[in-house]
This record gives sequence, C-alpha cells and structure tokens, in this order.
Amino acid sequence: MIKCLLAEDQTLVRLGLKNLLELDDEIAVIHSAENGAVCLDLLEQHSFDLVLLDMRMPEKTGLEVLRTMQQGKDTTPVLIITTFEDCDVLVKAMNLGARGYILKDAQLECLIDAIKTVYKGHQVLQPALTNYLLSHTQIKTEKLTAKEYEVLKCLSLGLSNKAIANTLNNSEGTIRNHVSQILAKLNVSDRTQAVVKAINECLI
Amino acid sequence: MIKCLLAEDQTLVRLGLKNLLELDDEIAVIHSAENGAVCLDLLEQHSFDLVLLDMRMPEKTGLEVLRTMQQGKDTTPVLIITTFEDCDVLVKAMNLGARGYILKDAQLECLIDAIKTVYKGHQVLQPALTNYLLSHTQIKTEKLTAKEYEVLKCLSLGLSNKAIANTLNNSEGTIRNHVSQILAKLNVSDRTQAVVKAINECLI
DNA sequence: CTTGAGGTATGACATATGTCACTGTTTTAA
DNA sequence: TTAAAACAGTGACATATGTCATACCTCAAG
Repeated sequence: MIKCLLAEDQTLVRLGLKNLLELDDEIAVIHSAENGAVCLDLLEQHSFDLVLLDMRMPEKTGLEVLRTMQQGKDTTPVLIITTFEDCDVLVKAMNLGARGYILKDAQLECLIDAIKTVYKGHQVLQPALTNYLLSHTQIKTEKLTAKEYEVLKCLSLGLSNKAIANTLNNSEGTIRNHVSQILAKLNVSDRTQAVVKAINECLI
Repeated sequence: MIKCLLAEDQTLVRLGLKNLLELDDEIAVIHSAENGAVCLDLLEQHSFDLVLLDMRMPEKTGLEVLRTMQQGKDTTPVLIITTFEDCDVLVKAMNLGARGYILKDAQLECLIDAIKTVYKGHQVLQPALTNYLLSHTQIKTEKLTAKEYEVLKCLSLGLSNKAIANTLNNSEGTIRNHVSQILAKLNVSDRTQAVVKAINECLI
C-alpha cells in the first residue's frame, strides 16, 4: 500500500483526485493538504511513501515546499502535479529533488503509473518536457536570487519601480537594476512579459 | 436523473469531478468536453438538463461558450465552475445567462446542492460574491469593446504598443488610445496591472 | 436625419522604463 | 584569505508608455 499525501488547494479537485486514486487498491491517500503550509505540517507529523504536490498553492507554493523539505533533509519522494508545461518551474522542481511530474491533462492511468514508478524509486519525466529539461540544465544560471524573487513578486502585483522601491526600502535605481537583471534571466524584454511569464509558469 | 454536460479542460480534474458527481444517484454526467469548442458541439448534438462550465478553457473560453449559446437561443441552464472569485468575469457570465457559479474551492455538498438548485430553475450565488454582483451591476458600463478585447489579448502576450500596432494593422497612436481606454475601464494605472487583472480574472 | 458610439489617427507632453557604466559593501564559497 | 556573488547606489541616456485635445469616418438607434 502506497501511503500518499495529496497537496492541492482546490477542494473539489483535491476530493476528485483522492477519489480517483483510491479506485486503485495499491494507493491510499491518507492525508490531504489544502495549501503548502499544511503540507509541510503534515510531513513533519506523519510519514508518507509519496507526496503528490501541486505547484500553485496559497501560503506556500510547491517550490517553497520542496525548498523547505530539502533544507529539512526530508527525502519523501515527491511527484509534481502541474497544470501547464511550465518548463522553468519544473526544472527548478527537479533540481530541488522532485522525482517527477505529471500534467493535470494526463490520463488517470498515467498518474497511477507515475505514482507506482516513483514509489519504486524511479523518475517520471513526460516525453514532451524531457528534451527541454535535458537541453536547459544550464537554466540554473538563469535562476533568480532571493532579492530578485522579491522584486518579481512586486512586479506581479503591478507595482511601479517607485512603489517597489518604497515597499522594499531601496532606491528606485536599485530596483531598476534588479528589474533589468530579472528581464535578462527570464529572457524577456519588459516587465509585462516578465509578469506574464511569472504567472504562466508560476514562478511566484 | 439530471443529465449533465461537464466542460473542463484538465483531464484529471474532469475525471475527478465526474466521479465525485456520480456518487450522487440523481446526477449523471452523460458527456464531457475538454474545451469550449467540443462543448458547443456536444450541446448541438445532444440535449442536457444542465451544463457545468469551466471558465478557463482552450479553444473557447467559458464566456465564449455562453455568448454562442445565447446567440443560438440555447437555454440549457449553465452552472459556472470557477477557480477564483473573478468578479468581473462572473458578472459577465451572469449577464450572459448563466444560472449561477460555484468555486472549485467549494465542498462537494455545495456543488451537488448547486446543481440541484439550478436544475429546479433557481439561481445559485455564493454569498461572498453576491454583494459584489449587486453593487457592481453598473460594471457593464466598464465593459470592453471588441477592439479593446483584441488589444487586451495582445497586452497579455506581453506585446509592446508598436508590436500590437503591427499585429492589428493600426498606428501606434491608436493602440495607445485603446490601451488608455482599457486602463480606465479596468481601473488600473498601467499595462502590467491590466495584464495581472486580465489573467487573474480570466478576461482573456 | 441627427446623434452617439466605436474606430482610426495625429501631435505634444510628462513620466516611466530599461540599459549601461561604475562604485561600493557584505556575504559566501573555494 | 581571496574571489565571486549578491546587494545597494548613482547618473546619464534612449525609448516606451500613458494622457489629452482634437479630428474625421462609419454605422446603428432614435
């Protein structure tokens, strides 16, 4: 019996997935989390064979959960459940130790296969993304710094440079430099594109 | 037996919901659609007691499905299933004849109740939004024109004014005027905020 | 027929944005 | 201990953006 923790914020989706998964009698979703913080709590309190982790969640995103797990030396295998083929996020997730990912667009059989494969200790990479992952391993050099993440979050709220400067207690010039760096790392040419990318690929 | 059409793009979510709903023996999901176009096809070919409609779908969004249904005099009751409390979209959806909406965050019982309520001919409005709906009925005056929608779509792709002008075969000045109008109607102060709003509230 | 709304366009203007070059300090890793 | 990042800042510059006033055309509703 594979004891799973299911972390997914939307109640109906969470219930639906739990139900679908328990149609398979090797899989048991013994706990569910509606956000990243709860997920981390449950991981501390119980032991699981596998974590099914949504990327887009309130409180703590999937990436934040992975970071915390890595820092806490928690080696419970993680299978990412994601909406889009958000390449950059997946690269980050894999670098943070995730064992694989599955799209919500996948067939139920694929999900169940993926769970069993990860449980056996293997990785699960869907073909469409594998090439990207292989060819973009150097994407790590594109990784944003902590400060840049901060600024990106502000950008995604629609704040101006001046407003960001006030919020983060910096000069406007400094923020401009950070924004410039972010645009270069995300390979886009203005803040609007950065926000679109950040939202679509749930970098924030 | 309530014969339902379930339109939801993500396979796992669609399967999950279908399964959950069929736990109730008054409800039967007799067909599913993975995008808005398929949904419209199915509506032409079959008759349903109720449509469960996701707003965010490829091919045709929920709003586009509602528009087409309205034009085709299709009066099948529609219950919106939505992710966020995307107020503006919901106002539009209700104005396009939707009978109610339910958040994916809701409990299963709420969804089933909502289906039965709509089936009986009533409306379903969740309290959190009812006030907004009531107090923002004049939001129709804020409605974007067809052209403005076009421009907003371009904005959400991260295009510059010049690029939009090329794409839509207009002068840059014209696009600037449209953007200016869009900002005013969305009550935001720059294009980035407009994009954030458009994405969050799936206006696009 | 006239009015109004949508669409197109221009020119001028004030800001905002993004880039560059350069200078520091602090923290981290080798 | 040194070198490399990250972080903070400045000044200058070229563009992009958003606003305004104004104008003309078209189409549909009155």
